[in-house]
Amino acid sequence: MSKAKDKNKEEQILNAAKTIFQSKGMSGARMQEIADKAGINKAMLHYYYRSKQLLFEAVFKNAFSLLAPQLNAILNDDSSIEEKIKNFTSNYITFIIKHPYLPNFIIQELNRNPEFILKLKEDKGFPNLDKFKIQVDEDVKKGFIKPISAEQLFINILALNIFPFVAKPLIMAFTNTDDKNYKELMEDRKTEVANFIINSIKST
Amino acid sequence: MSKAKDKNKEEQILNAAKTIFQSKGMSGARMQEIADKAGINKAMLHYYYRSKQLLFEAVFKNAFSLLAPQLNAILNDDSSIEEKIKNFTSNYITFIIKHPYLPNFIIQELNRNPEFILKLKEDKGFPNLDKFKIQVDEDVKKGFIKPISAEQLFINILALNIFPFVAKPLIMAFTNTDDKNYKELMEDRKTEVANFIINSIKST
DNA sequence: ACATTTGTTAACCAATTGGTTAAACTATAT
DNA sequence: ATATAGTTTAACCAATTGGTTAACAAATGT
Repeated sequence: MSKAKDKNKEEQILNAAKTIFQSKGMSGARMQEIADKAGINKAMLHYYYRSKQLLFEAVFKNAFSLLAPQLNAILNDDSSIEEKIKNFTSNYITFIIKHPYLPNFIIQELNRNPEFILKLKEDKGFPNLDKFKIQVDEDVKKGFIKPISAEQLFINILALNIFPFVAKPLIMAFTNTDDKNYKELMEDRKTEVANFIINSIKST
Repeated sequence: MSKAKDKNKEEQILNAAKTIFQSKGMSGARMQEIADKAGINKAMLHYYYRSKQLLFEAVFKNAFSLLAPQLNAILNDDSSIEEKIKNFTSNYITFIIKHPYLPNFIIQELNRNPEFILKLKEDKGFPNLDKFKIQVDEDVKKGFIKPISAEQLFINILALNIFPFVAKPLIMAFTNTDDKNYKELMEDRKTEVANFIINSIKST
């Protein structure tokens, strides 16, 4: 119960569940531990969310709904590619520093349960590349940027932004950095990554 | 029991355990399932590897020992930065296509158990940035490449190479690709990624 | 005031799980 | 042949786990 005031019990449970599920995963999480964290009886979990599976799905959808808008920003707004990359990189890294477990959680559980994404794709707000693709193709044709497919560019943007958080323990070990140091590295990336991408694709 | 001939029972078990642990993680894996996959009695698992934890550690170290040499190649050999990036990208993606669960497995369990990496760091072969750092700093000073820290460059290289495999289900959904299509995307990346990085850092 | 719905709890339960045991089987040495 | 050490199995066990129940308390409506 980190936050003192959760509006209602339902949200209180969801917050506790979020913490536990995100750090231990679906199979590693224990209902009793979630109940303890929420400061309630275990039976209450089942009263509000019928089963572990449903509680998990609530947490997962909630987590995903935080990420999706961030992606839509880069995919569907009307700014230039360069602006998009700059804004996204800065915004996204800021966002993830606040929710460090999020990307790893989503990636992990999606790998464990690939059919799960089908449900998400039905949602209207699910990120879609169509518009971004048109923009990239056009910019390539006009010679604004070097030839690259929208898909590969999109993958690169995601990779450079998300990976350092997903692989944090690994990278910390390789680069011999402590937590404070690592945070500085990530802060630098808010501008570094955008420059890195733009340098790579802009026409000379 | 995919492979017909495992030299000895120990390896037979390890292979089965690898498959199960890598797809379900430590907490999701069941000893019974590993035994079934290995075609042996569950008690045999405990006979050869005392506990689930020890069996898991054997699998994990084995997996990590496959990855480490790949990284050392880029960090410690004597070729130019440009060559290193080209070789690593091509080799690494080829390697991962053969072991698709590997990076996700390592990242996942390391996040779950960050102290675990301390044991690995003790090993002599653990990847180390020192030499790479000198090389990058020198190339920057000589003006061969644009200013960038070795750490950030290294993170970018890892990110661009590893992330697409870790986040496969997510990216497949966003880009609306099927498995065959996705494999083509990854094949393209064997050269695309190297070009992307080199374009970004080489001096104009 | 009383009944009914909603929220909460402790005790319980069946299934699963990692791990053990003791007996049996197999090979090797003597 | 017989003892010995290593290998394999089925049955078993205690602990854990997700989930249920039945009784109780607190609101809410009438």
